[in-house]
Amino acid sequence: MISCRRSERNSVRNLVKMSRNVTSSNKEKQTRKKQVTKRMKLNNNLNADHILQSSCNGSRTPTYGLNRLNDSFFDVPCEDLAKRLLGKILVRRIDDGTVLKGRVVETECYPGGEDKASCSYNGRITETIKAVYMKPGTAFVYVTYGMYHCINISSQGAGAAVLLRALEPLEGFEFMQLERQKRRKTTSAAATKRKELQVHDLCSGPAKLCMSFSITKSSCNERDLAVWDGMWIEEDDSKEEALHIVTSHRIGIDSVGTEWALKPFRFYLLGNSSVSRRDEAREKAFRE
DNA sequence: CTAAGGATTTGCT
DNA sequence: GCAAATCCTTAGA
Repeated sequence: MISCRRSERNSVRNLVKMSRNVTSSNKEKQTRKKQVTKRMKLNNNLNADHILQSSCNGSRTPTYGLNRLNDSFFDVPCEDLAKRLLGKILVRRIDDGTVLKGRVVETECYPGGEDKASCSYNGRITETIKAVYMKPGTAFVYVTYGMYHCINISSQGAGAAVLLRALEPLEGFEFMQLERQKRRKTTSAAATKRKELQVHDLCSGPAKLCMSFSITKSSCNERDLAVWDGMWIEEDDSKEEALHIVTSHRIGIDSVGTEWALKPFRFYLLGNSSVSRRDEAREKAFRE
């Protein structure tokens, strides 16, 4: 008898629970629907020409980075920008005064338009990606896999940009090391065995370099690298030797199909240990 | 060394 | 509801 009553009570309880769940999930659905329509309205109003024009206004003289590369450096087709960025120095100035430097050693170009791997494929424009339509030299930072950031630099051409894939750290190793440790997984077994990262592992990937350089969507997206005091690109005056550039295919975009995944849109400096992924075949062909 | 699986949020179809 | 421009750890060769 008792158990019967108890089970009755439980089933009632479950029903209440369920109905609560149903109503709350309906509410959630409605809110989500509203958010989606709102977002779509915003996105529908976006226009490439307008975004470009309005992002060209408001230029000013930077206080920091007086040796920085200016507008004309960025205002070239994305394939050219991807190549000319190699060997240049990315400088980041954190608000507390910390300065980080790294030589660009690996890039990828995302021209937009026909390219299925580009977020701006087929002229798509949304609030989150509108930085790629902004003035050449604008930083486009987005969240990937729910937990990492990647940084692109807008180039000439609507929706075209260059992804920074790897840097060779030059200055600020300790800061980078700390930023990387923050994000590392903390299972107790691994934590005890944990070692300091090698310098060449600090920025050897698009999300790694964003962690090391403290680059996030909120801090860096839509910033103009030609004038912003937080980040810029400089010429590297220390090296006079010619750069050996290896051309390969882009990484992590297999799902778009072989035609676009195999395009020779990734460029890196031969023999640099900070490169995220080497292409042995292309390197061999390069030497011959 | 390579391979596999988990983490985890966002925005679109 | 699902895919995503990645990284980290663990397991096994």
